[in-house]
Amino acid sequence: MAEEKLPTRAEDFAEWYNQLVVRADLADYAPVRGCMVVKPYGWALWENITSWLDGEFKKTGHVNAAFPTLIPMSFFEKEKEHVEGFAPELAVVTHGGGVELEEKLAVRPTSETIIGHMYSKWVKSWRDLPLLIVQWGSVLRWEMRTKLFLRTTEFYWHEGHTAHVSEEEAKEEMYRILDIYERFCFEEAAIPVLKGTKSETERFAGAQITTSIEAMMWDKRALQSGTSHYFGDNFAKAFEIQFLNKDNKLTFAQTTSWAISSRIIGAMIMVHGDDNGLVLPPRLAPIQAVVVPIFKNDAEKEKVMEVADRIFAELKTAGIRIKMDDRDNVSSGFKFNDWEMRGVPVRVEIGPKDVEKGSVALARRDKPGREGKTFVPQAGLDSAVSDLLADIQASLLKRATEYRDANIHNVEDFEELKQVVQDGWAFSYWCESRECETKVKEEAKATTRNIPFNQPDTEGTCVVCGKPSKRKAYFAKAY
RNA sequence: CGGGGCGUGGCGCAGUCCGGCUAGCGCGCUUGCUUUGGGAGCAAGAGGCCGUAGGUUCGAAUCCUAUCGCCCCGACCA
Repeated sequence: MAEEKLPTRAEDFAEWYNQLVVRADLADYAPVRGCMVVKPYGWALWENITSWLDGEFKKTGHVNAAFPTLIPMSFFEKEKEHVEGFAPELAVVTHGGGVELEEKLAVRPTSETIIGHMYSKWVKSWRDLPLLIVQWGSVLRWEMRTKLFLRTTEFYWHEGHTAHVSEEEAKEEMYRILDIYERFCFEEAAIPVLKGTKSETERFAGAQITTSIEAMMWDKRALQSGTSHYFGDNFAKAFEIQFLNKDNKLTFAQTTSWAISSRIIGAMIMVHGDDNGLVLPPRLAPIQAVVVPIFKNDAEKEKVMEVADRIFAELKTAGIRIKMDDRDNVSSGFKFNDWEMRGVPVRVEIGPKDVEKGSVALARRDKPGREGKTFVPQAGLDSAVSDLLADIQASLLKRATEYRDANIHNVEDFEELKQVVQDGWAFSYWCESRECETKVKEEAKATTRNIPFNQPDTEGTCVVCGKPSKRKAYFAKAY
């Protein structure tokens, strides 16, 4: 460790984040600009995220498949808004095998086009629908400014692509997936996201409706953490996905797509992390508890390790993801700080005194330093640790929810909105016009995040122009 | 693309303005001894054609030219 302490979040949040990602051993910078290497610890976290989501998708009838990385450039021309949205950030392959290609190939930035193309071959009858396919993989977008996990040139995600017989069914699918995303964030990541509909200008390129989940980071900026889109027949028309319905009529399919990316790891870092490092929610943490044996000499080591090994085995049997830190080249104090940096939820410390007393020290990561330490009996430790993990999970969600609610302000006045979004979110009536949205963007340097599904019963007036407005929207600075 | 910064052992930097003799420092790494309940100490080691290519010069990390790359701040975006 070149530097021992992280910058505090208050000092320099961006620098805190940059250092933390590397020092928590989640990822490293790759030799190619804007690309990252996800290290084993970061990937283990990602695997826990993906396995939960994969399980939910399968429960709701989806299947996995793989489509190619390279997409003919002409495919992007077929949907007007889609090409406008993605053309600027495409990486394009111009040569193969040493010769210039007849048709240039795009490295996929998202797969609506190639999948649309394939769906047109596969969908002929209403009996072929719904088609519910998920692809797990990575995509490439030539972003101007990058940041590990939040916005990298290549990023990992799943993209669901579905085709349906009717508008109702497709919209149902969009909302079903958004609900899965919401549950994932609340129950697994302990991030209290807000569900809603994106404004017209914030919509995905080519979508008729974009819904999103939005999360508040520690610095009160918003992070779009997942999206679920309804395309109507836009892509079906562009790629000729047609089928004969029950009335023998040729009909365009209704399609959706949706995604959560490795960016969600960035969200977890920025929502739960503290000045000592990462804080991982127990349900997703690759290591839920670490055993740190403490000893001065070989005689002590023997006694301590006997107990430590037994406890390790007990906790492992109890189904806790556990790690033994028996390194003897670093001090105990170093280990404490090291595991705090890596965000491990629970630490079990066992020293000579504990061996005598039949106790261990339990340290909970959500309360760093000595404050989160208690001494508990060795007997029944498995259930004590399980209970503590559940408690930490609940506390993280509670803390994040209180923080979110304390920093969302009901604002009715434009001047006030401009102030509020400097350090929080505004929740205001909005007429949903493009003009007012642009004015907010230019004068407040904030964007509409989404229009939540849960709305007050009353109506109001637009925070910008004062016209009567039916719905309120969240306004915030966003990543 | 606009603005700023930077390329020197694995990492972080000093040295560059004002050229000079064995290119330093911190961290990490290796070995040994002492340590270990909140980021250990001492000692001995290993490790660098100074981003790349030209040029100026008796002599270049240092000056000149070109080139490549990275990071940060903006517009864009999951």
